[in-house]
Amino acid sequence: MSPNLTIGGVAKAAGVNVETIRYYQRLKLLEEPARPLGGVRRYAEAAVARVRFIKRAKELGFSLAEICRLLRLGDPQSCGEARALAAEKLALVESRVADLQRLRGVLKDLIGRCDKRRGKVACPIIESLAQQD
Amino acid sequence: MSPNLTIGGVAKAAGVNVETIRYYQRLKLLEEPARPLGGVRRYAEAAVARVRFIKRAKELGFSLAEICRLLRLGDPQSCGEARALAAEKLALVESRVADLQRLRGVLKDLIGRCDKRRGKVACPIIESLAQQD
DNA sequence: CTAAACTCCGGAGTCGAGTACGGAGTCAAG
DNA sequence: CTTGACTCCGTACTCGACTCCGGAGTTTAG
Repeated sequence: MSPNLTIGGVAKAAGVNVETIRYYQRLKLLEEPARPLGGVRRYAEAAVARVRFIKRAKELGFSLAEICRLLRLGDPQSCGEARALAAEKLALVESRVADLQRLRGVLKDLIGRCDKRRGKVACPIIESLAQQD
Repeated sequence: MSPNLTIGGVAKAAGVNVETIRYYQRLKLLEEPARPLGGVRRYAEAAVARVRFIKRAKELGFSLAEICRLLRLGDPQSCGEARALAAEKLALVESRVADLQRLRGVLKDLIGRCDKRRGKVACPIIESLAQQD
């Protein structure tokens, strides 16, 4: 299974636009296979995996710039710095989880109390999130 | 403590730019107090809370458009639709938490295994996120 | 009373993340 | 060997979320 996908195949498999692939290549998030003199580039399955990774990381709130750094963790040579970066990301992810869980609690609460409140109390979501810087 | 803050005071208290406040007003995320003929608008503390709410919700990955809907949950009159929206958001938040926790596990794992891998295995982050669409 | 700091306002500019376009080349089925 | 789908490439456009600008008016410290 050597490189046999065209850019369109990769795009379809990963669920993104062809232009998005090309855009990621420009940003060096994805390497672009050499083009056989006046031919068409072929991609390996790994490209699909990489695009999917980018997609998921994006959904989790990482910017393309951050994803770029994240992807470098995969380069065997950069193991030194990798550990620190991973730790940094871990902290970020943990705080994000905590935030979301707080919001989750508030939402559940709101649903439960929805009928009770008679237009006089402020929205609990607003109250809960507005406080503490 | 009736409205006594200027737009700059609100901005500073909420930790955003003055222009951001004005921008939110244009988008109706924030109501703009009436301007006393040729004077300067004054804001209540509630405006600060609201801006902080927007800020936090944004950090949690909600777009301004979503936040706009979220904020309407606070309007006493819209309780009917509110419940459904809250439930919808809850589902979204729960799946986001699950995703982040998966990533969290992978990051922890990576940190633990960082020394072991000798440049031959692919990055576990990439492997873990690339699979299952 | 004046100068500095701030507000008001509309519109333009920026940045990130794509998406669209259009002309030229390439590939694969009939 | 043609036709239709796809690729290549650069440039331009879009959209969300701001941020900056500049001229006018307003408020406040000294």
